[in-house]
Amino acid sequence: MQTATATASSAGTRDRIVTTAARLIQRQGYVGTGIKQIAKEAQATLGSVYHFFPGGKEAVAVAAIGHSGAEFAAFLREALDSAEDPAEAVENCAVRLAVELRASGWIDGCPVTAAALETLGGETGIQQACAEALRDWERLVSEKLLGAGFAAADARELATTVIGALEGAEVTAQVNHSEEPLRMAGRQLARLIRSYA
Amino acid sequence: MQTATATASSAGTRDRIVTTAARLIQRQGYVGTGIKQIAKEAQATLGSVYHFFPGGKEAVAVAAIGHSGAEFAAFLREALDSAEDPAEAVENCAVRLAVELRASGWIDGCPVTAAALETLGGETGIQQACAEALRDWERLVSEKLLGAGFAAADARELATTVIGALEGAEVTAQVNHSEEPLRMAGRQLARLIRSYA
DNA sequence: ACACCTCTAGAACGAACGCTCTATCCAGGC
DNA sequence: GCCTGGATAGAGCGTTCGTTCTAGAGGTGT
Repeated sequence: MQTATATASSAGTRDRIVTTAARLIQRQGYVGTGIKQIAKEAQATLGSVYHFFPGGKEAVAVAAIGHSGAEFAAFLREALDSAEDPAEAVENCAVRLAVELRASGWIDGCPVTAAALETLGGETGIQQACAEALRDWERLVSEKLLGAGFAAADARELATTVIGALEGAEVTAQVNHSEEPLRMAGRQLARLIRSYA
Repeated sequence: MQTATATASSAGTRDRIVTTAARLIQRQGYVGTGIKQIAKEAQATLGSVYHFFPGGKEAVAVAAIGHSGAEFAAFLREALDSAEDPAEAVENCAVRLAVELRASGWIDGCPVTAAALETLGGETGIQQACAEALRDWERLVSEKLLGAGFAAADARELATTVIGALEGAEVTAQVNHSEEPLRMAGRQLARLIRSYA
């Protein structure tokens, strides 16, 4: 265990490293983000980074992806609570994503997709962290549908489709610098969900 | 212009560089793929690569993404022709993607997504090549829908949604080492398309 | 006062990066 | 025969990569 001050100071530095790494990986990918860049922008030194993460770059990335995953889960939870009707809630979610994406200058996309795609060959730790994040998000959508009376099988299949479609639409929106792909996906997903009523 | 033999020999090497780069970028991303690795695996030398692509790494990548985009367009065209009904055709497309993905050991995913996400900050040439590829694919789906009597606005919105959903589902399938996300997306997209009938 | 431990600090290492450069090879034109 | 220019070949440039290492700062327990 640690004393109060030690906890505060170390958690501070560690936290800065994780959040900075999360933002950089989201924007530049895993390979494109260097350990030294993370340390510099987090206002930490290389020594500190390797002190908190003896596993090196991959360990930092795993923690960062976990952080991003939880952050997006919170966003998703709130967006899904914005409406009683799951179809409307999903569409709201897409619209909010579109607005946030534009506000970031089209660079803050899905926090796990880039890292996942780059590391498919090896780096199983990172891939596992990405898989867990995706599962979490699907679970949130699935629970929303179950709460609205959907059958279990339908909810599961719809949830996977919704998360996948939002991911793909976000990439399309980023590449085209346009909110439209996300807004379209939102509308169509809402229509799909309503088709079960 | 070039003589017949010169064309054959130079196109051979140039072609090998492009196809090799396309495969490597698809699997490792743009940043994760080195010029020397491309040259080595294409059985070319560094001199040849810079001879054919004075623009360096980015120029090679733009050509590679163009190649991958056209290749996937051909795949898409054929898959969409597998059934008269557009809903059935899209579902077939998802299933074929799932089968091919498994066969590749889950590593040969969407050929442009990874490169697009890594280079969102700069490298506008690469981003443009990705945007063009996506537009091409959407156009193919849209034309299939128009041929089945869909309204222009519906066809456009559905096409964007279909391509986006397939992309996202493919990433999910890769991360989870499972065909299910793609098969689910195929079923749901078919249902969505049929809801317009 | 002293030892101890967490955390910070950054120099240094070998490897790999993208790219430039010179040298060589070889077919076609004169 | 010689010259020209496309194509091949790879050594070497400066830089950055991830990682390791030693040194010291600052606080706590005895």
